[in-house]
Amino acid sequence: MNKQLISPSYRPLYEQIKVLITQSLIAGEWRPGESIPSEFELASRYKVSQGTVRKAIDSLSAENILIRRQGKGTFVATHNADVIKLRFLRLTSVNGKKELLQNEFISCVKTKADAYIAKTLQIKMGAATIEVKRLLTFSGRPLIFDHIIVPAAPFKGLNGVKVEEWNGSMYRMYESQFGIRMIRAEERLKAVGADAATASALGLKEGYPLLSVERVSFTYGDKPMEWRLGLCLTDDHHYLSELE
Amino acid sequence: MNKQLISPSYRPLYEQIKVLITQSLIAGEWRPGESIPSEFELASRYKVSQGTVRKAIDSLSAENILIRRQGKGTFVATHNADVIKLRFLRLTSVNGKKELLQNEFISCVKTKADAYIAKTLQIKMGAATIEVKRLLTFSGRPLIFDHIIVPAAPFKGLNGVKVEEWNGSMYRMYESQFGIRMIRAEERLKAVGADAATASALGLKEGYPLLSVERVSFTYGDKPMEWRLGLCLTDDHHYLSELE
DNA sequence: GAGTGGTCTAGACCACCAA
DNA sequence: TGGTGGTCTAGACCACTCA
Repeated sequence: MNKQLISPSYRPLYEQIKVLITQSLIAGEWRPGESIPSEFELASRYKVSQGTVRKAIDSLSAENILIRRQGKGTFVATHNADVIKLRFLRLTSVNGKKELLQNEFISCVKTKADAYIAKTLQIKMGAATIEVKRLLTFSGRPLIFDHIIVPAAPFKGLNGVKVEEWNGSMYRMYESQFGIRMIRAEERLKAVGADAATASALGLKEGYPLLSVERVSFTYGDKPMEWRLGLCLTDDHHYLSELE
Repeated sequence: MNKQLISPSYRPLYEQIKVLITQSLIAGEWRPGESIPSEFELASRYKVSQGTVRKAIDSLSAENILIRRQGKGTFVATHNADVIKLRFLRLTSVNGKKELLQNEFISCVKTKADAYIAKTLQIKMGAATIEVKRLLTFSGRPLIFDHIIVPAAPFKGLNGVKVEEWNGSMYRMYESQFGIRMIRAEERLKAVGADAATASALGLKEGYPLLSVERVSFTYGDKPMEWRLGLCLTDDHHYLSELE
């Protein structure tokens, strides 16, 4: 039986199921950390075979949006459960030691999007944004100076949130306080010399080589929701990238 | 029917098929760029269903070891076919312009593995190695100073090869001249200040911030076969990393 | 033991490609 | 038109988890 609607562009059934599941995730029908219905339940809901649902879930699971656990169920991915490592943090100690990560909040102000931020976050130029600056400390040593910009609208009330309480993970906080889940990010790396402000924040001389990490994070539907520039001291740390 | 041999550790059939296919790749039964037999042919060869072969190929395809082309067949991945971009090169121009990449060969000498290289390449300390240094030029501007070390044994005769002829791609050359295919790599990134030799090669002042990219490349069976340190000028370029 | 995801099969049909 | 990979189904059985 062909369940395909007549349409000029062919789309596999399992991709359509994937979209339906994603929509339920956006709508908040299943919350982060919770389990979604079993494959057979979803199959009967969408009137397809279990194998087709399976393929849709496989794909979402490969994108780290869902997590499968044999014998238990399929769960909505969350930044909360990552006990040991922050999901998007690729910076690790050269000697592999475990480290205590701390967050020193510097400022949080309302601003307006300039041309670049507007384009990057797909908002209007001049739209309200919130800018956060903070210092990340690894085992007592300040290593990353972060500059974060998010659109103000979906993050109303961010000013009042105590970022410290979230153990340095903005994503955990976004998820819990605003229901916004980041599922993907792009990072662009360069080597730069420390500017005056960063140098003093990290206790370095101006011009000292730093790893500049520009990150754009995306929520469901590939919508950009956060811009971030991290300047990292990499004398005893490195950024790990796996190529396939 | 259960085709599983009685054994303490359970391994899915499709993983065993994957190993068999990989062994044929190592043995050179199918060469890079060539097509492998159809799913049904492999299924009958290994006495499993087409779906099981399919799952094994899916997995190899996800690892970029095989390439599927609907209507044509499944092909052995190669570094030769990547016309536009080098498979492991993540460095691109900030403005997105296409660039002409050139390779300036500096030196190629026989050396012996020190403790670190021995450990990294899983060879004995003091074992013969070959060290290559070269300069990579983007649109006429020297941007990367590469230091490459490979074990001498599998690369016998590398000294005589004219690296220039391979358009800057060592991997293309390894594949064609030595039958060694890199399928995966790990990169560790830092920001460093240019040392004297690198500064003069790239036309910079000493201490100028450079992106240090340390790469270990692996061939089949996760065997490390090349160590590489690239020092990159990233004023007009960035390294792209996608996080999921 | 009941329920979940994971594997494996067999067969039907579809989309794409080349001759 | 025939061959290839791609999708979809239905059903059987296995491995894991938890009560």
